[in-house]
Amino acid sequence: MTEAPEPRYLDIAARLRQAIENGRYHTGERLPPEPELAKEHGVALMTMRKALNLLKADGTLLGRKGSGNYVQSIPPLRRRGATRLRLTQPDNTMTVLASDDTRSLETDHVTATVQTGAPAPILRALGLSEHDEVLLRTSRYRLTGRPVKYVRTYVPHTLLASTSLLHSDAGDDGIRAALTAAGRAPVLAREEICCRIPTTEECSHLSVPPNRFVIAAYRTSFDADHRPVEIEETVMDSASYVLDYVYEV
Amino acid sequence: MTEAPEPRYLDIAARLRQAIENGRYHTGERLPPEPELAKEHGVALMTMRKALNLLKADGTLLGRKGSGNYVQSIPPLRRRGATRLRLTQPDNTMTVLASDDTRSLETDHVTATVQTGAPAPILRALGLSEHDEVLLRTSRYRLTGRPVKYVRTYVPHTLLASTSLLHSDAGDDGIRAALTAAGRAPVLAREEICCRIPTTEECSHLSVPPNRFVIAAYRTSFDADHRPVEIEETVMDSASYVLDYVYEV
DNA sequence: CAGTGGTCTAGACCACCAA
DNA sequence: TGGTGGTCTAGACCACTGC
Repeated sequence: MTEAPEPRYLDIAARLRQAIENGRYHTGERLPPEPELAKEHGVALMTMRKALNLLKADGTLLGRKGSGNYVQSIPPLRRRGATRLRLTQPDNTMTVLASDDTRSLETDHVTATVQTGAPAPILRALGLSEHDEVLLRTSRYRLTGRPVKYVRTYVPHTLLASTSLLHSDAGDDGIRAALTAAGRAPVLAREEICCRIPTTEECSHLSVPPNRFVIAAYRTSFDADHRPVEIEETVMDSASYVLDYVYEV
Repeated sequence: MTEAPEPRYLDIAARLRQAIENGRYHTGERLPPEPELAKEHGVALMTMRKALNLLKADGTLLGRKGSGNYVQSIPPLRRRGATRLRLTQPDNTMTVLASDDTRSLETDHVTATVQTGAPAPILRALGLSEHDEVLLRTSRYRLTGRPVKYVRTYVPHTLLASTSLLHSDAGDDGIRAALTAAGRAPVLAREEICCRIPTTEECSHLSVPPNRFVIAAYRTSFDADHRPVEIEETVMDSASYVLDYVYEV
């Protein structure tokens, strides 16, 4: 019978998380300097930092270089799929996970181009070949300055001739309107979700530490003939988002 | 114009990931010992380990103490919500994310008890108070030995008097059958998804490293009168699962 | 300018694995 | 029994913050 000896840094991380939940450290407050914390827990600095890195991974702490470690408390946004049933749903207020719907996002970094290439899985799912042209629209969204979401939308160029509808002011509904005008209105969608380590590019775009996971959602829209017309890739900060789907069983 | 000086360990992690994708290291193969890798990349051992820890977080590598680091390649399982539309969906084969549906899960660690307490968010979402009794069914699922999913199902005790239907052989359909027999068949469901750091308990139950995120899905089922009748909490290894939802727009 | 976090180093000990 | 990964230590340098 060997006892399971929990590593010090996991124990300390749990204690710290507890201390924050118990209100020993309040939201926005700065933690004591790392050497001091290390001493307090009777451990070396490197071990202390390993514990702190876990809390920075899930957004409990925010480390500011040269300044300190701050308690962060971000109620996540709620991203709703399956909007058709939203109104028939009984208790939109009674949820398991907490979230905040009242805040609204700011949009920046919107681009729209016509490319002759896209990631292989995207092309396959759109039924395109390697040399087909796609319309690519990228945009980033912020919440009170902090970037939380990065969106890439792919549409076969044969479906949408002009990029004029994709620019910033046309917004997210621009593509759907254009597809509808082209007689290819989306009527069905599939979303595939995975949770993974961010690329270095995503780290800087979303300003998340490299050990924080991101949520990647791929929404493929189909027209009435069940042909794919659009793929929207959304990469979210996992600390800032909760996903929500309503469906009939 | 300050250049963005990428930390060594991120660069090395990216190089290693590239080397694995390029087939320099094959699936199941053991990597060179860590001191050797450190020397090869001209870096200290601790820095090398920081890079390796990133690849172990997302399941690219599996570290076996006393043995070595092994390249892992696990095609994720696909967890489908919104099953009602599954058949009307056009291209079940054309997906953006890769997955493997052919494998089937093994069940173990099934328990069923009547408790007089549950996590506060669960009780709230079920419309119960702190002292109400709930029926709790827990089960764990393995894929070729490796645990991938941990499920807790909560039902108000007033809805289901007996635990007999909850045991292993009754399976997942036992609860639904019992609810249907009680005239409270679920007709609508909401799933809330979040992605977070695992608890130490979840680390051991799912045998994931503490820096690997887990996917937590909370499915609340409602009867025809839109009353909540059941909450199923599923905690998944984020490296082993892809979520999939189909809905009309 | 002093204080802070982010990174990196060069060791060490232990538990575990395989031969 | 020798090699391996997991953890821990006690330093160091740098970039950045805020005064």
